[in-house]
Amino acid sequence: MDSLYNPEGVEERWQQLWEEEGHYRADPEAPGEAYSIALPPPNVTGQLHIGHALNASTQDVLIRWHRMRGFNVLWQPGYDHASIAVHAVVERQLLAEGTNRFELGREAFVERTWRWLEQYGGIVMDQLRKLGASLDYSRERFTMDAEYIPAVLRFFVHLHERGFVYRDNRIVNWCPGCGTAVSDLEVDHLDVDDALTTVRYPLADGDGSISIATARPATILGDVAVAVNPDDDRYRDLVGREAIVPYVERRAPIIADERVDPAFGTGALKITPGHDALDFEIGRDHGLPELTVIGLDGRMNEHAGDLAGATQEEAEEQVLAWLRDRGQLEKREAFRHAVGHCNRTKDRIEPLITEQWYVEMRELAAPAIDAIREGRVRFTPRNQSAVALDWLENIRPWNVSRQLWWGQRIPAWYCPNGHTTIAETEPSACAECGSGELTQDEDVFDTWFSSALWPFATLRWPEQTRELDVYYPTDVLSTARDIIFLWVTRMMMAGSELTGEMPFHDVIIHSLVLASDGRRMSKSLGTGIEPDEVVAQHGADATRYGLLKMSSTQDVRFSIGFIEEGRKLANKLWNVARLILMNAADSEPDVRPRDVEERWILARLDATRAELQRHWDDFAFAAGANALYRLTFDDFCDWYAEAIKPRLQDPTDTDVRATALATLERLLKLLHPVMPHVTEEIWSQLPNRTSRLIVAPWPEPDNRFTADDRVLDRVQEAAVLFRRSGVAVQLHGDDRRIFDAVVKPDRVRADGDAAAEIDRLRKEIARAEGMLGNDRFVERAPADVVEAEREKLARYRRELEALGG
RNA sequence: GGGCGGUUAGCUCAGUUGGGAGAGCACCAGCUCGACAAGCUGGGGGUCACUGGUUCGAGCCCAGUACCGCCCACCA
Repeated sequence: MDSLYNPEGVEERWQQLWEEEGHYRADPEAPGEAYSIALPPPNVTGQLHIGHALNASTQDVLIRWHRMRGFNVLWQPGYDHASIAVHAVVERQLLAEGTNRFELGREAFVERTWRWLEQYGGIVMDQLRKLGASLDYSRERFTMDAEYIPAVLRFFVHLHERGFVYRDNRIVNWCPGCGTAVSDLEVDHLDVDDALTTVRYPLADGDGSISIATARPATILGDVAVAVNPDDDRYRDLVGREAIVPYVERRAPIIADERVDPAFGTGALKITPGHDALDFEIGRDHGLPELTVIGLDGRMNEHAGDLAGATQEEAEEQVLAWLRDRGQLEKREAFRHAVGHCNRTKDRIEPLITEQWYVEMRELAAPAIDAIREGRVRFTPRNQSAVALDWLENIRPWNVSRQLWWGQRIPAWYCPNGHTTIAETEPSACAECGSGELTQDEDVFDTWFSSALWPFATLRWPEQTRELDVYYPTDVLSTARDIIFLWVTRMMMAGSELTGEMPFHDVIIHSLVLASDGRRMSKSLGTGIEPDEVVAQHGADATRYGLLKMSSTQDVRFSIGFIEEGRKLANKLWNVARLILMNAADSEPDVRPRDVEERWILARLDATRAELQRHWDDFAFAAGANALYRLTFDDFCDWYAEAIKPRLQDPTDTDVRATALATLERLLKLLHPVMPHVTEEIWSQLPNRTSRLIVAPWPEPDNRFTADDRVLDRVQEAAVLFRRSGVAVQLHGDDRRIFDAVVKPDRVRADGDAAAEIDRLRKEIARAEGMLGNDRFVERAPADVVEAEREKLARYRRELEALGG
């Protein structure tokens, strides 16, 4: 064994062995209570980023811990087909080749996408392997698998049968870059520096005018009304009259609607239902025409008269010139406002009216709301449940159609008579008129429509498989904040609707890892940290440990210090194992403590086992990792190993070696869920191994050695030492310090410090006397607190007396 | 416009029913004897953002302020 632990080679070897030997594999027929987690499926085109790595590390702790405890474990891996992201990649390639998907045609495009994915997609699972994630890779699923798609179609047909599905011409967020509509959740509102133009609209009866402010003068061509707030006295007389829309010189009614903010601009709003979401709503409510003047290509369309075919910039120029010529352009000023951008391509969203498939969500949301309220689905941290609830309670219809080709094609067929047939398999004739001339809807489903089924569709639902029986519902869902609405709540709704059960009972929302300067990690900013590189440099165990320590807060800046701490821990463990194995390789592990240090470490191992149990149950991963660090460094290495070192070299002392091996075994077991590789490597070098550590049983509670015994021992011995040496010892501190004071003689204070110690004790006594002398404290504080204070006071007095103070 | 989170040592962060301010890194001093210099021992360093309140007692609970960050929302 080298003196420096080098994870290179070691980790890869164990990853291969674990997988080959089948330890990752889930068997529904295996004994034990089921414990399952579905890994949030990464994009098939994606790379592992630091958030994935953190999320995988926490899940793997739970998975490995439960595996050791004898649960029948499934950690389900797989990929999401990520319609828009894949389109972006493949279409960029086509563009580079001087073509596009429309020239290529649908079939060829899909075929090409599959080929591209075979070559370049699906690398995240290998990256997870390198992290030591013990997923059942043999069960990898893909939302575009032939076995997965039927679940998606069933979902849609089911929703249709329930009456939740409808098709409507509504205003949508059109992403010109993607060539499709996207949902509200896929739109980021970013501040943009624009101009705000104030335009005078003459009244139709020639008597005066009304002025409006707009950020998009080109859309004036689509105006169908002018709206004011009903409580706005300035315009009350104008309501019901008509204004003349500039440029097109069309008459448009002046209407009243409370959604108009009188404080903004002139207090009057031009209504353009075709190109603004608010205007669309107001237009619908007032029965206004939905005139469209901009096409899907972003240019002015045939309704734009002489501007048809112009770009929006050109159209804006023309409109502004027209207004200026007639003196109707009152003002043009700098204006900063939030504008929707596609969160995928960063293109400016174009609100357009298109025909889309919608799902009415209110009835679906109800069971999810109840489940959260009643605690059947718990969020960690707790406050995240309020965020989910708020969204569910204000849920809006979900646009599930995307004008893309890569994805599950919507199972709706149209006949020439205008009927629609929705079915899981292609119908031979129209359900209404029997026509055989059917054409399928061109659109595919929103990616999240299929991933909403992930926890059970991966188990082959709607088939009634053994896996579904055993592993569903899953236990835990762990993910980042940003997809609570996109994914988590939708899984709850879909799961409840289709299976009658919530798909999980615990939702862990882990921290968002920021760059070290506090900015978001991003490739374009150059602030990203690649987990692969961290693993290559520091090892998977160190990376896992570091990520766990970063997992506890809402946001955390990436700090390599945590990883280095993990590396230190792995190295320390390696070396203390080396010390023990050097001397005890031929011994049998057995618990035969003779010294107080040995009872101490056995008590500490047991206490930490209990502590870890609590932390892992509470999903307090950082606290668990920290407890392991303290146990390994402070307790096991710095005290226990130091204490037994002389005895280890005594060939007649077989007890110390047997105990050392036994305690090392327990330490390795406790550490394994966090640092699987280095622990398995050491485990394999212990004498007489019959099984792998990955499936070794988690330690049982061992009450033979309690902290109380040990503390008593320590205090007594410290007192003896003090009387003998005549110097002060630090007895006031916690158990650890007491132990310290005795085991490490050089930590005992020198004579010269006795005065300082007396000072300190006097202060402590004064504090305790002050508290105990306060009647209100004695009456109102909890009895155990008062009692503890009394004991402290008595102890301080004894110590002071011993010092002659 | 709503909602959530943060502010603790030079840096990154812990601090779980309110009762002695902590860790890692960095820094200083010593050890540098066969597990580990990627080590060991010791040490310096903090008005726990600010103001007020509750309490015998507040980093922790309440109210407010400032700054930072995130989410949601139909500001043209």
